[in-house]
Amino acid sequence: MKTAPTEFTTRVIATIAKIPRGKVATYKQIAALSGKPHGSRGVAWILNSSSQKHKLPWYRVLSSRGRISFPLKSKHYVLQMAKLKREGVRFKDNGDIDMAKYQWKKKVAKPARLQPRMFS
DNA sequence: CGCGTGACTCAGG
DNA sequence: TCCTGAGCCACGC
Repeated sequence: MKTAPTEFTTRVIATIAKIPRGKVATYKQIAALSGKPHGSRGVAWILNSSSQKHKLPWYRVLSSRGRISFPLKSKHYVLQMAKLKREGVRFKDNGDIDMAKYQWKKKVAKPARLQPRMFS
């Protein structure tokens, strides 16, 4: 019997699986959405240990500054960048990604717009 | 139960 | 902008 994963781990897996194509999220963001605002290192550990097993879109998870968390010339870096580009994510010359444009924004409940009131 | 190890993050210098 | 130190979290030994 293998030990059951913690709830945090389960949530992290589920959360990452929900990141939409063409969008990205940060370790910190995943951790917060999973209930632990300071569990970014845990997220990284989980990704490293079971991203393949759960077939997760690990490449959609970036560092808080919006850049790939691998050494610039590493195999992983190149692969991750290729996968993201294939989904339409563009990289700046310095290797950063425009988070304002690509970061996944989990929907909450949108009043969206305020209608001018017609009856007072 | 403590220790070491990470695909982390933030504050300083 | 790069390097450190400290804080944080999961997991295997």
